[in-house]
Amino acid sequence: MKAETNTAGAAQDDPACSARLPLAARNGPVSMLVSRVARLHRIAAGKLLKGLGLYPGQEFLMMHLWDTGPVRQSELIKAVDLDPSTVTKMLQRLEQAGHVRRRPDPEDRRAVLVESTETSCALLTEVQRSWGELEEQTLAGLTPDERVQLARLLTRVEANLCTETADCPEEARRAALR
Amino acid sequence: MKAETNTAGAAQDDPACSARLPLAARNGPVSMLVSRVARLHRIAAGKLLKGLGLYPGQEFLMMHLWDTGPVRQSELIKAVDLDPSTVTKMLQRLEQAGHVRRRPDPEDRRAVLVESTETSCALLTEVQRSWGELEEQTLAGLTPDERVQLARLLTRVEANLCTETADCPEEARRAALR
DNA sequence: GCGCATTTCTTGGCCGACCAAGTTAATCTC
DNA sequence: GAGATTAACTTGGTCGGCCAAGAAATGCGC
Repeated sequence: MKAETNTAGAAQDDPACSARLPLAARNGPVSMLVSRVARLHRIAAGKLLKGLGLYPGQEFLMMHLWDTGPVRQSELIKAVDLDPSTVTKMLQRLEQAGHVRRRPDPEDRRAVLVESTETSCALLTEVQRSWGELEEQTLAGLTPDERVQLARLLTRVEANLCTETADCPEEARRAALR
Repeated sequence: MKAETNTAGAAQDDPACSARLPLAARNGPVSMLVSRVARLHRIAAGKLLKGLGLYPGQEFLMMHLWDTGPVRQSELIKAVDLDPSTVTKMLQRLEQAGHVRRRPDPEDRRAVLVESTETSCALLTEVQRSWGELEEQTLAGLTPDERVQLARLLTRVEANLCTETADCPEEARRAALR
């Protein structure tokens, strides 16, 4: 304990190096970090997906469709938890791009049945690959242990944000108390 | 170093409980987590900021303006690392909302000087408070140690995504090798 | 049956974000 | 100094998101 006049004498109790951070964000260094990581991650995903003819965000819709087969649009909306209007427009574009087919539900004439087209099955493989690539790019240099740790912490954070948003997909309280 | 028969005999090598995850995303459980957390975090931030008359994303612009005072728009663009056109439109709206003032730079008649208005200084305080609230909401239930850990891991992830995006704000390699 | 609420989806508008192309001013080159 | 290049925005278009308001079909009460 010597020759370490400390970085800046005073309060060094913030999780991230809050140096060179906007003053207004000093109260939330991790939030700032989350925002930046979020943006970079979305950009990286977008870059990988662009080559496949998908726009960022459409992946999640397609993923659900691949998993479930034909679904009612209302189901899909609940699953991805987006605004109905958002899903409508995305589906219109995905349909025009040939990735998705829509037809009225004979059981309920207000509803719409959605399913992925056959040609989109090739996409499934590619998306899977891209998603793995993104994962590795994201976690490069982290030990398996650190990865587990990160996943654990992010799950807790997700639960926190979920409960407050009152939008918890049923796993909120489970993870919150872990 | 004993009694660690591994968490669960079989292929339990994925960081997050990949059960009940889209098949196409099995290769990237953490990426999925990042996406979800990102969205929830942005929603939470938006909710807090809406009461202040700000739209999600504008905060970062304002934060920089509050820190630096009058800046050239090009500087601002570099700082927040957004598309020039995005910044132009955001500033037009922020100006119309009275949060920002713009005037031509006498030194260089193509450039534009931007500064936060006096009335926006009230906002600074509120944003600071909101940002702190968001931080606590995000990290609720995490010990100081876990928070530091999370910040550390996120910083590494940021560096990873940064280097690959070739968009590193100069801190990439520093954090990548930590 | 009739009316009224509910569910399901669509449309229009707005904002953040991107790209591509254009305009104006400064700067570099010869 | 004239011409080409570069820098600093702006405009128009597109997409992912949201909200608000509408249209259409179903279901419920009576």
